[in-house]
Amino acid sequence: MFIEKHTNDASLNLGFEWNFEQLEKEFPSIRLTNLNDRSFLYHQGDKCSSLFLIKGGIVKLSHLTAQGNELTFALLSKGDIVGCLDIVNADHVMEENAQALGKVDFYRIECNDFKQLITLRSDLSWSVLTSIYARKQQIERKLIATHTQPVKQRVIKMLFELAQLFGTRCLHGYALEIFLTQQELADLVGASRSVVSTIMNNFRDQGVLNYTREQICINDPALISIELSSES
Amino acid sequence: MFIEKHTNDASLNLGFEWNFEQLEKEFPSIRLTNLNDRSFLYHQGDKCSSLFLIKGGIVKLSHLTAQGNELTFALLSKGDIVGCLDIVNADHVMEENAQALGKVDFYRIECNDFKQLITLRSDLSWSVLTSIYARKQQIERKLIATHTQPVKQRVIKMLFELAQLFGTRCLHGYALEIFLTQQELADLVGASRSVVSTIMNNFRDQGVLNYTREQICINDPALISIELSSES
DNA sequence: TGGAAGGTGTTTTCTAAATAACAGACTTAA
DNA sequence: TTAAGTCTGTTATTTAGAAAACACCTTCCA
Repeated sequence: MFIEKHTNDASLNLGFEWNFEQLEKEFPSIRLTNLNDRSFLYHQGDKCSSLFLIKGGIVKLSHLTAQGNELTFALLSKGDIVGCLDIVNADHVMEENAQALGKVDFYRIECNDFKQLITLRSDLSWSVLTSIYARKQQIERKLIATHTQPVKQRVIKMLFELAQLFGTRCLHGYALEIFLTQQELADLVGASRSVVSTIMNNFRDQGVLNYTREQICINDPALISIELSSES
Repeated sequence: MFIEKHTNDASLNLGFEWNFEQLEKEFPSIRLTNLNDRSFLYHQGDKCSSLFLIKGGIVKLSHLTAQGNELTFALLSKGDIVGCLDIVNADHVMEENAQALGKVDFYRIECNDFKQLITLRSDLSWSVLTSIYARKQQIERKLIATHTQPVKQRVIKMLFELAQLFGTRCLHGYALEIFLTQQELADLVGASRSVVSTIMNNFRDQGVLNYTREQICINDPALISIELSSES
């Protein structure tokens, strides 16, 4: 209930569930594949003409800058689409990395075929459209956040988002079912590792969260009170 | 030719042109409307269930932050879509302003009707999808830019983009056919007005551009040489 | 069993750019 | 024709956070 307050993203996508079984029947050419933790669906710089529909697991979408910093756009999950939507240019160069966090199942579809699929199944086209649109909105919010909020608040926000996506109830609140190094958390909020580290330690000292190198555990009521106080 | 080098956005959208005449015939319920300079299609905070298809002119999409700063996401033009894509929630609150820069012609369509349209005309659905996707990519690039490039370079980049969108050849290079105050330019690159002002003056001193309060005029070969030197 | 490699915690230094503040220029409309 | 409002140019001050640099602690292997 507390968490719901922060459920502002991807809301358009709610209510739609891909029917994977039906999809497999209707389009047997579409092959199900899977990858292990930290494997890449594709790398930045790769030429790629495929599109990937996530069936299960988490995919990190990130960009490596010339200066060697990584910037994470989004963590995608079931029903999301990544890859190439360009049917015009045959060797389209990817601008970002798509990496599995944990095990990931996905369908790989040639972009052309996907266009066919969309055209045939106009019911799908609308949900794909709204899903992409929701992601556009989410990145716009991220852009706003980096321009208006200090790192500390962005970290809080991100923790809520993560709790929502991967949280399971534990004694204190939510435990994140995902491995994230501090570096990855920093990439996710667009900040340097060292400041994120000290911020996390402050939070720990204040008792709003606890973590080991394997897991983060959030005491959400306490975190909310922090958020509210730092908003003013 | 020089300019083409910087044509990295909306490339997916190229090659598709809306056939507005046909659209009007097929869907007579869709009404053509127009607005004058600086009028709003909708305001941030408005409840809105319509979607707007731009027939001509330029629409600025921007967000006003709590601190009172404006941040511009994009300048949209012919064929672009703005507004609400949420058919689930009847009173969807807009997160941004959509404002006409100069005269704008557009079609206003109820979101539900648009869904129908997309479903009926599956050829359209693909181009709408790629157009939205291209915008997502563009904002991702913007996010990267704010994290990696100093204001000066972002200004250069923006000038090129503007030249591409609104430039007409003049004796020195490109003249922008658009009124933009320094504040608006600053909003576009996500920086404060004062630094943009001094940067623009530096450029003027170096002879790479000239401007009055009405118009900006870019000497593109000179600007490119600046860009290259500041990249290193 | 020891050392390499990867992750963490902390501090110190440094800088880009926000903020603030003001003066001049131009535009408008009373 | 003055006053008010808007835009521009510039400078001085302040600050968030990047960068760099370490020491420490795990884990994982040869």
